[in-house]
Amino acid sequence: MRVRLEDVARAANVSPKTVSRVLNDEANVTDATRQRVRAAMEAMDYRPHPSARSLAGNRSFLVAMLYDNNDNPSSTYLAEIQDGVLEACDAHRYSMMVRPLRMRDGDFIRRLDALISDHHPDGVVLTPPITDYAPLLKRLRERNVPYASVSPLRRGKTLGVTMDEQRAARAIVEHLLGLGHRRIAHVVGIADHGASRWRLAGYREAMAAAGLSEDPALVVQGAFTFGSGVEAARQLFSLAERPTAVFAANDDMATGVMWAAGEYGLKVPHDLSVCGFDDTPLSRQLWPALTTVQQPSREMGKIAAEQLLSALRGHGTGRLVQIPFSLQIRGSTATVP
Amino acid sequence: MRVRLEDVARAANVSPKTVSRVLNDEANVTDATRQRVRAAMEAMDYRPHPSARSLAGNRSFLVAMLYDNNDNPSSTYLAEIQDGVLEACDAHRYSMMVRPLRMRDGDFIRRLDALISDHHPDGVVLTPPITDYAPLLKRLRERNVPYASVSPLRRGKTLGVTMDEQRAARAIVEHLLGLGHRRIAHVVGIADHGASRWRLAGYREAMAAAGLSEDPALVVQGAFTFGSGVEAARQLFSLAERPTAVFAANDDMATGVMWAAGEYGLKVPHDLSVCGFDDTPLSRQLWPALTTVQQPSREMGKIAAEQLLSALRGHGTGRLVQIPFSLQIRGSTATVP
DNA sequence: ACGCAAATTGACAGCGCTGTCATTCCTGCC
DNA sequence: GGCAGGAATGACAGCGCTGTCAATTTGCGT
Repeated sequence: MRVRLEDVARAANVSPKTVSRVLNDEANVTDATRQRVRAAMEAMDYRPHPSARSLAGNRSFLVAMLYDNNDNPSSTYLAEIQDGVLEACDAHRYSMMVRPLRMRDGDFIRRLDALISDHHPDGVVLTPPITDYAPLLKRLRERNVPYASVSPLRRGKTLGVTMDEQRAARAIVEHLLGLGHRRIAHVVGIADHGASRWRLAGYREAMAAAGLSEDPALVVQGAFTFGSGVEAARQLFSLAERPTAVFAANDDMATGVMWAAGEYGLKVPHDLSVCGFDDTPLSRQLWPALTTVQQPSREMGKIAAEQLLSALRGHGTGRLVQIPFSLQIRGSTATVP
Repeated sequence: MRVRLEDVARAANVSPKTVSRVLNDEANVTDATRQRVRAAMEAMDYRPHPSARSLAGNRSFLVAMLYDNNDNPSSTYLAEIQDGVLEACDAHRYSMMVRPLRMRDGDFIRRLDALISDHHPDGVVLTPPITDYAPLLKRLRERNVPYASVSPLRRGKTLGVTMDEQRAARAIVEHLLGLGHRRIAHVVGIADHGASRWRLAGYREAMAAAGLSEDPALVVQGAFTFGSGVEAARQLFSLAERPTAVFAANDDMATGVMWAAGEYGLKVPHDLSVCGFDDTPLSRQLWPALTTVQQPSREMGKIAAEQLLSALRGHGTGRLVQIPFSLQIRGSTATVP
């Protein structure tokens, strides 16, 4: 039969309430007692019953991860974040549930309400691009559900994690400038994603700092997909004056650019330098391997969840952590032809 | 305040137990009563408290989806299955949790035990490649946890869903044969995955049926990744007598083959026909678009979960559903040069 | 109309834990 | 040494639901 808290209490010769206190790391238990109880738990391999805890304590020990699988910034990215969030939840003995929620659907808020009413998550983790969807944030606040975000657009007092994407984008464009490139194109991501804005801003900043005025023909709209990268590149390669380097706002599009380069008989990096953003596994598998910005998605998911949890447990309050990026200079970029 | 079952009971003028019966679709409630209770639930927007149900009823309304994120058959694939499983769980008002579990790790079983003891899932959904890991299945049976599998290797009395991958592979190779190809190469997936075996078997079957004896040089090992496709293709293209068509065991590797074709100056499909398997989003974005086999992963996840749930609820017992495949003939295959 | 079995409904305890508040045990200090 | 005041511990009810079993109603044959 199942070992219950009461059994542990009897074994440790204390009241059930004291075992509960130890279980929940509450104050006012002497070290000696705490040790004794811990030992008993250990010895009996005690596992608290989550439903009982949740029913009695009016908390669910549940974190929900929300994502938009429609405007999907690549399933690899989400899968990595999910792994990170899960790792953090596990470590704190919370459980996690995932929740696709389509921002464009009319019943977004209704579904959110259903999630909250049905499962009572203690908190939620928001992933791009729904980190800044105002009606969502409003409802979460109204219903008093704490949240943490991965790469939120607005950096107010939100909890979560960010990377300085603009500075990273600037750095990678400066890398291209350093190789002598001047006609550097940029393939932009989906318009209203923060990622697209920051990366574009970083591109512009670097170009301006180098004293280059922006050529609108060199800034092409993409949609974060391989296919959109191919199309953007075809557009660029048809230009009278072709770029010598392309900075795509993510690796998938950069891969598309490299693909299109093949179609046009352009050798990368000899005739064309290409770089991306994200450092997806794909980027290392290409040949030549892609110069890109490493974005540690898994780590970011983990940190966001940790900030949320630390806010939930009242240990400190959680904050917006900024994590460093690193440039991955690989074979796809070289000096200007 | 929260609406409880008791409140509904009062509104419908019945006992709480009767409301409970309606909630759980139990027998022995007159239609009139059932209607009345349903109406009251609806009117009050009643949401049963999962923890209370679970505590009193000794079931968790929880399905765990297990996957191996180490030997990962592409995150897109898993993400789609996950979406399907989630959809089915939602429809039946079950909740779902995801659980990465590394088959190669020594503490696989320990982690599985922890999952079961900590969360008491009512059932689990197994995804490749851990659908046939014997110690796992053994432990699940020992601990009396029902499971359903997506594409299990062994088709005994397992619940779940499969596709006739061998026949699909055979069909796609026959498509190539029909185009006049005779030197058809195959890039194999990770050795012990069922998917690799079936697709290889289908390839062999088709070749044999066409009266072609196997040329070992045309069967190259890959690992389901883009990069492994590139390498396999390079190997094939260096052959004295090159293949005129390549069937890769999945789309990622097929994309790698197309990439390598570019390196070798081979135009697809004019100089080389390429086809894959899975019909990932990528396959439609390529140019030319990839001829492949449509594998409806999302649907498969959904069906597997439905079989599990129907077994759990005793409505029928659940079975191993075989779903049809369909060939997606697109631009990457053409008549032999 | 009456009796009986089957169908329907309800009363009540209790799932395993935590919140509240009462009780006991310390400490330090006059 | 005695006492105030805080720290540690415990008693007990109850979170919202379902299992068990008893009570009531219904349908049906005579």
